[in-house]
Amino acid sequence: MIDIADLRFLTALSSAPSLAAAARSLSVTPPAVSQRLAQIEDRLHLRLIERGRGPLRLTAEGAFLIERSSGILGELETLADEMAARAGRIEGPLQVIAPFGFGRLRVAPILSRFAGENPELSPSLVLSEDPLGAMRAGPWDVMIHVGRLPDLRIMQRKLATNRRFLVAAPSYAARFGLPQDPGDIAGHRVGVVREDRADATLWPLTGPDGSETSLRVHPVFACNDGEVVRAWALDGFGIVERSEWSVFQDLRDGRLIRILPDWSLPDADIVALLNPRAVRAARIDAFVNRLSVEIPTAAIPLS
Amino acid sequence: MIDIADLRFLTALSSAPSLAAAARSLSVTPPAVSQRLAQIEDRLHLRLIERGRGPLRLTAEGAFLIERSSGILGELETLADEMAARAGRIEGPLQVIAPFGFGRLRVAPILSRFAGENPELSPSLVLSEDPLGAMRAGPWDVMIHVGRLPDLRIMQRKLATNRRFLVAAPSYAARFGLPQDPGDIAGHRVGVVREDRADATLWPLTGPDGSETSLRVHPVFACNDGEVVRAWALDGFGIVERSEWSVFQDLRDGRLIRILPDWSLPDADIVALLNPRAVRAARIDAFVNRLSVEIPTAAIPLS
DNA sequence: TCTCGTATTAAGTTGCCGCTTAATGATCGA
DNA sequence: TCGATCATTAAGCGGCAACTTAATACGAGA
Repeated sequence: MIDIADLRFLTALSSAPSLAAAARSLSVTPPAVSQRLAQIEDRLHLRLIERGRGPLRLTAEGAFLIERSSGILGELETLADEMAARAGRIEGPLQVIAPFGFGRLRVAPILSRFAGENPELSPSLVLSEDPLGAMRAGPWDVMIHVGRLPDLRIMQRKLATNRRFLVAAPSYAARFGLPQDPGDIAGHRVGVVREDRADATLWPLTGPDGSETSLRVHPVFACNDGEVVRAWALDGFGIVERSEWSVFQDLRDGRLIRILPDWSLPDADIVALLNPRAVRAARIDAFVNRLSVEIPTAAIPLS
Repeated sequence: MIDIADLRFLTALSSAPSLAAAARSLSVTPPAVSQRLAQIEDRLHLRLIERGRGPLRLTAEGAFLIERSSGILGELETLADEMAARAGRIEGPLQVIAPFGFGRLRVAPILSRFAGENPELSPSLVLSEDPLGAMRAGPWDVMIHVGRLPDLRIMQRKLATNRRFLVAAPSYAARFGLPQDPGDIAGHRVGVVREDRADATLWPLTGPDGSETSLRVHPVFACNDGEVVRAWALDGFGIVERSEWSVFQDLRDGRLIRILPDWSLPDADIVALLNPRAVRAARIDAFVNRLSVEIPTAAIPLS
C-alpha cells in the first residue's frame, strides 16, 4: 500500500536537483535517500526517477504520481488544519516569507513572540528579496510584502499604511542646508536602496497642491540593504528615501528629519499575502491578526 | 501530522459497535484499540468517539473526520490502483461477493487459481445470500449474482447465460412417470429452493409455442440451499427447478433428466457487478475477464 | 592525474511504535 | 451477588523500518 510519508518524500525529491541535494535538505545521508527511493520503486515495480548524469528527471510514472500526490497531500493538510481549528488550537507549521529588512526587524520579533505563546507551532521565516521566487521555491503560508505588487490574484490583507519619506540627518542639514523644492535635490548628495526590480532613482513626488513630478536622482551612494542606507543617512552623508516603518523612530527621536515634508511619495503599504492553499487554517488567521495589530502600532505615534 | 493509517483505523472503528468488537475485527486486543484511539485523540486535542454505554457514537468532530477521510482514502486507493495498472501488475486486495452455492462451487475455484497465478493478490471471498446487505457491510470490488436484479445503476457485466431447468432423477421417472404438460406437475412431488426474497413456488413457464403459464407448485420439500435440493432430486425424491450451472454435469452424465424440455423458465443469467469505486483497477478487470472466460466454458458442452 | 561530487550496495545499529499481558473499574443482566 | 462484557491504565516486550557507517564505482572539472 502507498504510504503518504513516501509521497511526501517523493515530492521533496522531485524538486531537488540531485539525490545528494535532497538528502541534505532532508537532513539525512545520501544512502538513506537512495535506498528509500529504490525501495519505493521496488514496491511499485516502477521506475520513478531517472538518475543519470545531470539533474534528476521524473519518469512519466513518477510525474504522474507526484501530480496526483499533490492533491491528496493538500487535502490531508487541509484536513489537519481544519481539525486543529476545531480544537481551537494554534499548531502546526507556519511558513512565513518576508523581505530582508522588514522581516528581520519587524516580522521576526512578532513571529518569535507568537511562537512563544503557542508552543505547538513550528514557525519558519524565510527572508528574501525575491518574494515571487521564494513562493515558488517552497511551501509557504504567509508572505509579507512592502510596497506595490503585481496583481497576483492572491488573497491579501493590508497590515499597515506605510508612507515613504525623504530624510536626512540634522548634521547633514546643518552642513548643506535643506532643499526647499524638488528641483533643489539635484544639488544634494543622495543615497538609494538599489534592488534589481525597482527603479530606485526615479522619485514620483506629489506636491502639496497635488502636482506630480518624477524626479530622477543621481545617487552618490547605493546599497541593496535598506539598513545600510539608513545608517549612511544617520551618519549625515546625505538624503535618502526610506519607508516610514524603517525611520519612524529616528524621526521621532530627531536623529533624522524629513526633507520636503510637503511632498509625498506613493505609499508602500505593508500587506500580507495568504496562500490560498491554507487560508482557512487557524494558525494563519491568528498570526495575520497578530501582525495587523502589532505592525501599525509601531508607527502610530508619528503623525 | 495526521497519518492515514490512523484514518483507516478510525474508519474501521466508526463502523464497529464497540471498541472490543473493533479489536476483534482488527485482530488485536482491546487495549491496543483503546490506547491507539486515545493517542489519536490526544494528538488532535479532540474527542472523536463517544464511548458510554451502548454502541459507539462519533462526536461531531469524529464524524467530520471520517467523512473527509473517506474521500482521501478513496483517492489514495485509486492512485495505488492506477500505479499498479501502469506497472502492468495484478496486485492488491480483491474483494469478491458471491451467493453461497455458485460462489462455493464455481467462483471459489476460479478465484483460487487466479490468486495462485498472482502471488501479490490478496483475495477475499464473501458468500452471502443477501448480496445487497453484504455490499453495504464492507468494502467490495466485484459482486457475482445469479438471476434478476433490481436496477442498481451499477456497472455490470454478463458472464454467462444461465437457463433454469426442471429436472428429476431417472429413478423418479421410472417410479412416477414424467409430466407431459405443466398441468401434470400438480400430481408430482416437487422440491424447491426457498429463499426469503423470491417466490420459489411460482414457476413462469413458456411453452414451445410461446404461450406463457404461471404454475403454482406445492413443494413437499424445501431448503434454502440449492445443493441440498439438488441432492434430494438426485436421490429420486422428486422434481426440482435448478440452474443450468448447478445441474449441467448431472444432465450430461444422466444422473438427472430434464422435465418438460419444451417448456422454459426465464433465464437467470450470471452477472458481475463492479464497484464504481474501483472499476478501473487492473486486478478487477483481469479477474472479471477470467470469470467471463471460465464460467461459460463449464456450460457450453450442454446444448 | 588527482579530486570532488554523486550514486549505489552492503552490513550493522537503534529507536520507536504498536502490540501484549495484567490488573482495575464500571455497567448490565441473570 | 455473581458473572460477563466492555473500557481503560500501566508496564514491558519485540520487530522492523529508517537510518548510519563503510566501501565501491563513476564522471566531470581543475
